[in-house]
Amino acid sequence: MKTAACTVAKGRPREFDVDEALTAALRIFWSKGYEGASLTDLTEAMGITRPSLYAAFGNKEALFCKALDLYEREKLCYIGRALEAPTARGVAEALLRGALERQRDTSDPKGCMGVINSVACGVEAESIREEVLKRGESAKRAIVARFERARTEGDLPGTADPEGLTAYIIALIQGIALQGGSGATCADLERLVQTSLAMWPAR
Amino acid sequence: MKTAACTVAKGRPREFDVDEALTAALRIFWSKGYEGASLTDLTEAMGITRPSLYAAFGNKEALFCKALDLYEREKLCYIGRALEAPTARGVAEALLRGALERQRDTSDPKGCMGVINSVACGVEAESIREEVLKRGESAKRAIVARFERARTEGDLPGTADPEGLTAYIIALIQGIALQGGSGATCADLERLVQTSLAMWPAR
DNA sequence: AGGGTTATATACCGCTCGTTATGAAAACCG
DNA sequence: CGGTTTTCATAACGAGCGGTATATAACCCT
Repeated sequence: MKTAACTVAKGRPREFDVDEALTAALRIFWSKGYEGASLTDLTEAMGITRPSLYAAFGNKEALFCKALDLYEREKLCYIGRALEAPTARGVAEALLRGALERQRDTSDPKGCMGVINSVACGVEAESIREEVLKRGESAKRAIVARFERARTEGDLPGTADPEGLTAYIIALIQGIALQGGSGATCADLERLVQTSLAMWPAR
Repeated sequence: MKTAACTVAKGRPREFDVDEALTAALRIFWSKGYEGASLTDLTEAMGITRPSLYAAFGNKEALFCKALDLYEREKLCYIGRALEAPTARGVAEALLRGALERQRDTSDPKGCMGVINSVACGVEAESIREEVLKRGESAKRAIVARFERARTEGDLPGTADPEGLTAYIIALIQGIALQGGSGATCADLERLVQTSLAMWPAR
């Protein structure tokens, strides 16, 4: 039972910053996917050696999960904020614009960490896939709940289908990430968002 | 310069059917992706040995491209048919329903061959990625042209943005494939299509 | 100063990858 | 039948993979 930065460590202090290393690892996983990121790629980007990586993070899979935590915390926070919008349309607009901004950020890799790693690759990555899908599922439930609330508030018509609307908006977000990672320009993505918003009724 | 099945071959005849083997290879690439599909996976599914594979198809990359041809020819033909629908809305509906049917077919792998292989993995697969993206781009241009025609025909308002509409409908198709490959049920996907169609104006 | 503990650097492990060299087997020709 | 050509089966190649054994270096405590 140890608390962070409680006392000075006993042995030789580590020569790298764990958070910086994790940020570097995230960039690699983000741009290459779990299986495409080799330990050589990771250690080179993190500036540490293999034993240091294993001592600090466990193994490749544990490192990926910690990087995924960081990704959700720093890059997907727009989702939580979007759900606070007053209307269902506001939620949808905030989600789409948030996804667009993510692709516009030129300092980050293109595409979406979750989308990249949710497609099946080797069997070894099955647990990774499940981990990614699990998190996506929880995000989906949050959006469904928000749209259900909108319906009870009369913000959405009683005939609206919260599950369908959620799958629809998630499909658009996935499309933004996929096309953003496939060479689409910012102008292309803006047109996509613009068109999507024009479709949503009751402006 | 040889024509297919013109004369009897000279040497020892091959003991497997090339088309059947290619179909089996397609299933493997489809469900595991290019990098996730090992030669062991492929040869086992195709029922042939490694040298036979290399003699008949060249190498792994050439085999993938031939499998991709087969995929487009047999599984993506709904796109070409959809473009023949009389109205823009009919085109959109045919595209969405076609994508839905693809995910409903339980005898085929889930997800979309193109989507799976358009996300970056290792560096070795860069040429594969480009090949897949190239084909997606040509499909996109065909849809754009169809929507532009619809606008000149007065079927779409003059304010409509064919590029934006195309990116929008492709995003939805990608979302259908992605969610279909991530455990969504058929009912889920039907709701997604239903919601998407409800959004498209001028029913 | 000296023992205990932890991080570092180097080198290596077994395994799987895509690809190919090798030789035997099966068809045709003459 | 021998000669030619093509395919088949076995086994191996070098390279890269994720993960680790070993030994050295740097810190704390007494």
